[in-house]
Amino acid sequence: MSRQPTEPKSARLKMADIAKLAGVSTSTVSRALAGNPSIPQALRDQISELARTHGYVINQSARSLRLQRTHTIGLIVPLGHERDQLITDPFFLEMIGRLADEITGRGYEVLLNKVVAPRADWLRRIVQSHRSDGLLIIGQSDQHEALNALADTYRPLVVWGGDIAERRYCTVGSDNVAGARLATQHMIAQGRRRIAFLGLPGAPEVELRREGYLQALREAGLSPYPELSAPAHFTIESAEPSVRALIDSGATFDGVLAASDLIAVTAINTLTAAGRTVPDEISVVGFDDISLARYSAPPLTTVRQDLATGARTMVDLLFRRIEGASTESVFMTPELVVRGT
Amino acid sequence: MSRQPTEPKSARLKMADIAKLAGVSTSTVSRALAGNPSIPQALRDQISELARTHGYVINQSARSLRLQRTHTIGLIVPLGHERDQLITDPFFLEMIGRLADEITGRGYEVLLNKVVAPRADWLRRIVQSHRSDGLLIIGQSDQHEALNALADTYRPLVVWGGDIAERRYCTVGSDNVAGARLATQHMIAQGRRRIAFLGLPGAPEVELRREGYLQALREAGLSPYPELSAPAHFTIESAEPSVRALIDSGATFDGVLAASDLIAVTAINTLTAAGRTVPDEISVVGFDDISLARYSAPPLTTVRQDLATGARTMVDLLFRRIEGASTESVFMTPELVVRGT
DNA sequence: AGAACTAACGCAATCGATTGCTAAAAGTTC
DNA sequence: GAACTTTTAGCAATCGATTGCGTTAGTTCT
Repeated sequence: MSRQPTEPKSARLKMADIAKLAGVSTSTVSRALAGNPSIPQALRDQISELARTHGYVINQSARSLRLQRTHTIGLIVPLGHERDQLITDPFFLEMIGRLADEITGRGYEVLLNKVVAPRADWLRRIVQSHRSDGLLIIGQSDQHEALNALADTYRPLVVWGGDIAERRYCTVGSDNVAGARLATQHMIAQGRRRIAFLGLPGAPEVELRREGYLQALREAGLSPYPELSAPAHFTIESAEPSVRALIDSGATFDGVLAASDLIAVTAINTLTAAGRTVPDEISVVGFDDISLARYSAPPLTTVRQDLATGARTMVDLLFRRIEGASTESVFMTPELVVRGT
Repeated sequence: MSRQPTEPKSARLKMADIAKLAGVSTSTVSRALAGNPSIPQALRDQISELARTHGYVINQSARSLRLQRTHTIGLIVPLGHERDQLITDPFFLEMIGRLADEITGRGYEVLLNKVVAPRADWLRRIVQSHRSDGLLIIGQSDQHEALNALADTYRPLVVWGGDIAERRYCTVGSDNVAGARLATQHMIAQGRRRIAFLGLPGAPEVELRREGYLQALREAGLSPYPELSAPAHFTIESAEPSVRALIDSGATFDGVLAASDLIAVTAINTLTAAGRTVPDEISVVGFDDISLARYSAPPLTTVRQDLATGARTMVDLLFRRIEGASTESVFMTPELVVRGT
């Protein structure tokens, strides 16, 4: 049968070992460690003490198998829309940090899962592997349909993203349309007339921000300029060529709405390097309000998303869903932070 | 015995179900899915296809229990030295992102574990819970002794941190002393004479950077100024009061070495708000070279740590240790990036 | 044809913890 | 002291996958 697997010297302690030491059965140890009142307090204390001094901790694989619960939340970053393999956008990183804080704060573990170029059944595979009790998805990427399909049969799922049509999964996010509209209106109010939009279509949130941008133009009686649109990715490296291409196209513009702060900062740098001045000649507004925005030169005007609240809300909703409740999606109203651009 | 646990309708598929469908035993299904050549190719394909169409995926809890392997790496962020509960420093976040990329790139899962105000036995508990096959610790925090104790009996462990005395665990990091020395020498070469150090003692990396700073002063024949030292934390919120206190103390200084970029940027802002000019009056140098450094105003001069290489090295070493090999620690030579401060 | 092999696959034990049922021990009541 | 209740704790099944050993059927050789 099975051979001695690993652990050469330092014996793996199991519950049976503690049971033997305490002179009771494993049932009793299990109940004692779980604080079950059918074991007298004195015995419970004695067993707990024994476990502590011997450094015994319950084996989580065995526990998860038996209980069909893992005490773990899966944190998933789908990168279907990005060629780049790395998690580099500070917004995503900060989101991961905050969600991890919220989850560990509730005593759960975090299983971090980056998914690049997903296969059709990737979500189901994650669910079926039974490694987590619930899933948080950071960004819809281009996986809207996969999420819809999953949501029909899998309840404990909350997605950070935009409010797009035909959405059947529970979502938390900002009102992207309103945010972009706000930003665009601000530039128009400053007298800008030819405003470019930087962002790679594909991710719903970018599409929605573009939608808000177009709305604001329309409301101001301005017609959108198809040539003033650059497919900037969400990484510094890939955004720069797009901005440069826009400059080189010879198109004239006096404002830029970027789909993210990272793109905005890249735009500022590229524009400045090309001899344009920000904000005198060209005004730039970002989206997210990552910490970088406050420190860029000049400080970036941007649309603020409240990540702290967003993360807390996501985790709240997820735990309610794990308990079987139904939950409504939540979209927060973003806020324009006017700084120097 | 055990009641119907969860899953009301959508049946949990198990290997036995696939076995029944295929008209074979679970042994055969297990071997087929594992690609075991003792099962004929045709049958293997047929079983795999059956599993795919029915959306069957191996239950990882059961697999881990049986194999005594979890196919998971634990990523641990100890926050013993910070009052703050949140993972906010961009350096840590970027480190998490890069490590996660490296680990998932090798087909392993990432279990993210933030540990605040650790109890004495926290590390052993994590190990004994058998949730991961190896541990990566991001930063020594104030847990040097705990790490030493663990390393004596637990092999698959790699720590990001500084090269401190009596260290028995495998470590990857920068030569913090050399980095800080370089930065300080640079400021001295620029004619700065009264250079302050900002950083909270407690974390070894900060101590080492302070050591390098003192070395450079000594080498230049300058005596250190005890009053020019502020215990800045690693978050924006807590670093600012320290800087302000330094300013308010009335001490004169013409240079600042910060223990991290976040502290440096905070210092610049606080100094500027107090009417001092950077770098004319006061020169500021940071440590880490996070992306923010490049975009701050003015762009931050800083000591660059190569995170990409660091993360890759850590994961490489860890996997070698998991396979039973012994490994040497690695300390990279940091590089001074001269920008505008 | 019979012996000697090999290929294919099933049996059943195992990983470690949980828990419904039940039995023994202890305590109450009349 | 009998009958009954309550307390305490063990038995054994269970979660789902893996794998050493053994069995059956099929080949090859003498």
